[in-house]
Amino acid sequence: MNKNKPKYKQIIDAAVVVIAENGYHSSQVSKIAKKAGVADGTIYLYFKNKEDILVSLFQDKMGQFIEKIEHETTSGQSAEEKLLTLVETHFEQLAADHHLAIVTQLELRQSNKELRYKINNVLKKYLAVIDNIVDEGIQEKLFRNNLNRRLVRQLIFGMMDEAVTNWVMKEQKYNLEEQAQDVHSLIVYGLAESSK
Amino acid sequence: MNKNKPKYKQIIDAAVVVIAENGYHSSQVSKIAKKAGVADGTIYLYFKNKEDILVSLFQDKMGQFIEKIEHETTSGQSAEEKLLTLVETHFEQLAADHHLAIVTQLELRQSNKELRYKINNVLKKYLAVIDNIVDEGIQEKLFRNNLNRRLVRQLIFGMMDEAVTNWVMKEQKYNLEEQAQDVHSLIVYGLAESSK
Amino acid sequence: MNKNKPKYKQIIDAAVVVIAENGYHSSQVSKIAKKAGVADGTIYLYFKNKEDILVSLFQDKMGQFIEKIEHETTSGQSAEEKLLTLVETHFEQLAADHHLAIVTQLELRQSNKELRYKINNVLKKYLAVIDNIVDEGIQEKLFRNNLNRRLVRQLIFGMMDEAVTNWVMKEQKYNLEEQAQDVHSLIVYGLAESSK
Amino acid sequence: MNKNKPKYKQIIDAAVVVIAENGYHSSQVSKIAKKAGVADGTIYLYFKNKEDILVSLFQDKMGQFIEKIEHETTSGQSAEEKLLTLVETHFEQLAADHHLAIVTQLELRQSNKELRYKINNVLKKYLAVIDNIVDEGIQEKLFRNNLNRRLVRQLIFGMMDEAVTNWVMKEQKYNLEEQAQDVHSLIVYGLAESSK
DNA sequence: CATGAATGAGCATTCATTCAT
DNA sequence: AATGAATGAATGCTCATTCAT
Repeated sequence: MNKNKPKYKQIIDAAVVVIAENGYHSSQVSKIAKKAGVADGTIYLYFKNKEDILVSLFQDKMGQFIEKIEHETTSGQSAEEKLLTLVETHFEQLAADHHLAIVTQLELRQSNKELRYKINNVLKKYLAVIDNIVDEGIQEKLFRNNLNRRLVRQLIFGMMDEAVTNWVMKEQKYNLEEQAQDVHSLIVYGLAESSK
Repeated sequence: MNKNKPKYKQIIDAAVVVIAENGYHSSQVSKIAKKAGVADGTIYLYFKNKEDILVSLFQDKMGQFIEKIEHETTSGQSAEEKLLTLVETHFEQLAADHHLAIVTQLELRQSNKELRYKINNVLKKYLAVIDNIVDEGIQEKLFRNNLNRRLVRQLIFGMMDEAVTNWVMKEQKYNLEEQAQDVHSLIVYGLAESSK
Repeated sequence: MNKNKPKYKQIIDAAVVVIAENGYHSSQVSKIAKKAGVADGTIYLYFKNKEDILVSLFQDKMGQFIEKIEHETTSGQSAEEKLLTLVETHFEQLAADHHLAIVTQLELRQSNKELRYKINNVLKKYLAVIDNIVDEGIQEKLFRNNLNRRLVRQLIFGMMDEAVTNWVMKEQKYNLEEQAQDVHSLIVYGLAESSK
Repeated sequence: MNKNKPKYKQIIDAAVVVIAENGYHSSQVSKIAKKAGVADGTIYLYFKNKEDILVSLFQDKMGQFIEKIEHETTSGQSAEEKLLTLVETHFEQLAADHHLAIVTQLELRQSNKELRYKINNVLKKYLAVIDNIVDEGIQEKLFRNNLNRRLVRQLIFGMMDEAVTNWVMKEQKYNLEEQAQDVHSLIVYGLAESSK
């Protein structure tokens, strides 16, 4: 579809705000259209259906999210440093956009199973980034070489995700970014070669 | 309501199966009633409304789940051993009831925010169990004493939860229980005193 | 049915109160049963169905109502005096039982057409009483002899009924019985021989 | 709402017919929609809910009804003549639209108390018209000047209303308009100065 | 491209009535 | 006679999607 036309972005951005403010189940297409300043029918010139708005929203926002993290973690750091950067950037980005945080951590999970599979596909790219860093850590003999990498990357993601979800459910009342250090420690020590 | 009448359990059990097989949004009350072998109206003698079936289902099943884990982790083990038991029991119970696993990991999360808060309340008891074990580990000088316990228990839960969700989304095609060891290692090393 | 058993009256009286306090559409059989202190099923030992409670209620209460009026108007009065007694007794009885007034003037009229026909049958007896007085008035040469008696009795009933309904809808905030004189005057002058 | 769009009238007119033919409680929204030749959902573009169809129907039809009567009674007649015109026009209009007569005299009264209050508000305008004529009659020394005008206008309305209701309940088998004279006589003599 | 009026499938819940005890 | 748990039919309303303009 016309992913670069201005209305495409207008609709995506309207959707984030509407969903964050009204919740997933009260975010009718007509409400999103109104917020975006277009007619209901116009939505369907840019998106196949309502679910497509959500998938596109996630791909768009998460695409930028992951790109940013990829970019931040490509410098000449050690795997340990990269991991810290990863966690920090993850937290930083969601802390910077409260609406987006609500949508990704709470509202979008209320979508149906099918949509969640599509969302999971988007996340694969992120898991790959994590995987690479873990791999580097193993090469650097920083991490144990008998790790179940497939599992490890999930666990790392699970920790960060749970930390962010909690912060959102606690209405973002504490500082999320301050927790990056502790999460990082648990991961690094948890994977470390020296352990044992 | 009449939580000990046989029909109460019949309906809860029917709901688990129907939701697991049809997905949350295709699980009409009439479908649950039919599976339970009662009339539609009978549902409302035992539950306030449809959402109440879900809340009750979660409280009921998770209540047993947590009780089992509490029971398994109260013997005279070290904190390290208890943690292994915790992860193993967590995985074991969900692996043993595929329907329940689908419901808790995927379908129940599609419910609205309000319900999710109620679900979170049930989970608090589980987080307390984890917390106690972490505390013991600190007492035993097994774990660092400068841990952010509130965060740590979330991270531990997040790891297990993500591992199970992945297993469910991969259609339970691999053995979940075999991952308990690796998850346990990551946690124990991650929290360990000797690290550093 | 068992019209003289105490439970019959219990249920009728409970129905009047429940309907007056909750309105016709919020007066479920179970609510009436509870107020009457009997089980839901017991209602059906004394009444064919819910509509039968209402018809019986009306027959019962209106029976007494009409009897009282018949009794009050049989003394050796002139037709004019009898008419005053009629209006006064009509207003008096409804003013004396606020619950009944609400039920007959507002709530029972929300019933379906079929029930209203049955109610109308009960009223025929009342119309006959009015008719007799009008007839006497004509005999006494007090009223014109070319009156359409069928119509006149309806109009008299219509006036009283409207006066009471208004009083009920104004939440019975003024004194209904004081209006009897004025209503009586309008009727008597309206029917009078001397007019013309 | 869009009160001048053709579909608004279509739906109102369909509602009158459907309600008259099926009764209030058997007049499902879908039945009205079908008769009006629109989709069920279209109803809700023009009316807030089912009750709003009824209120609007009454306001619409009674608005015209009252306007017609106001118009007919503004010529240079005496109060006595105006009263006759009023009664005649009242009967004439309802006799001319049997469906509407059934709806206003029987079906609409089955609605809940709340709706009846709204209906009563519409009738206030009609009562004011009656009131003005009575007042004129008093000025003209045709009627007694000690009349309780508030009550009198109710009684006049009560008579006409009861006459029409009876005619409807007798399945409109006799000629309603012929009764106008008699009703008029009763009113005029009833209020007359010469009486007494 | 854009509009927005119109569509119509889909479903939780109530409550009068029954009947085994 | 009395109970009250169980029944199951019946319906107003929402909202994603379409399509004539």
